[in-house]
Amino acid sequence: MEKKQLFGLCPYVTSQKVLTGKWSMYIMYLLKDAPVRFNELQRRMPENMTHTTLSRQLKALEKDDLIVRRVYSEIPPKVEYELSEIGHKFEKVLAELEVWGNEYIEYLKKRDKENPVLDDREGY
Amino acid sequence: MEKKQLFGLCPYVTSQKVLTGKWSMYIMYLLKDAPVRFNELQRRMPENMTHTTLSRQLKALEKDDLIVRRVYSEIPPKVEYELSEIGHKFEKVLAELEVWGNEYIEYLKKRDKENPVLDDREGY
DNA sequence: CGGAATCCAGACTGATACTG
DNA sequence: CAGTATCAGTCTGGATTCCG
Repeated sequence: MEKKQLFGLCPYVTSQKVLTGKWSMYIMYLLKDAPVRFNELQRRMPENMTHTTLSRQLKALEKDDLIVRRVYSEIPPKVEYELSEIGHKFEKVLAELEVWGNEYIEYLKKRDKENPVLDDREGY
Repeated sequence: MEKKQLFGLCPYVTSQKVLTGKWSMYIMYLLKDAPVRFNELQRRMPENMTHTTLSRQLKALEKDDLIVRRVYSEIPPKVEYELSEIGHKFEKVLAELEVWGNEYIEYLKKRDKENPVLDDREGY
């Protein structure tokens, strides 16, 4: 009881809570076609993100039931991650997000070309 | 020069950076139909979020060119916020996100009903 | 191989107070 | 009305180290 109830059942707020992790959407993108093993996932992440961080993000996504962790009892150990059912439904959002993200990147490039100077803006 | 370049031009990573702010998507949702004034925006935000926080979020969104700040030189002052052009293009993502968010909320309700006990999970 | 535990540094948040 | 400044508390990612 006494759960943190941020803003009763608003889909935007609830979604944003889930997507808080810095890499959550990218991880879901990597998992959308097939299960991926831990180390393979790490290799595909930007900047060779440390496994500590990746591990935490995966655990968070698992807690929220967006991904499923599947352990194979072998030597050496093998663990695969894949999207859950509700996680797969998120692919539609990912698709739109990819479209928009690319438009936005184009927009930023244009903006920076026209206005290359006064930039304390962040990169992309 | 020397901008922070997180992961060259990946739409997911770029998008997530923009959406970092805890309320960014909700703000964009509130602005999607028409311009809204500062105080009105604050009233519609969850939990009467402080204007300090709202101000910062708006400034961040403005810096990223997702929203436009329009100042009317009147007494008393009047400032309206609205989506920019690239901001409006984000509405498609918002639409999918709303669908998914509601599905997800339903999923969580069902999960918690079937399994009301072992919960250190967060609310929604 | 796939983690958990710990610690640190930087970012974000919010309360409070002040301004034009 | 619509902010800004400041400061404290919290949250988070990342590095390092150790474990089954």
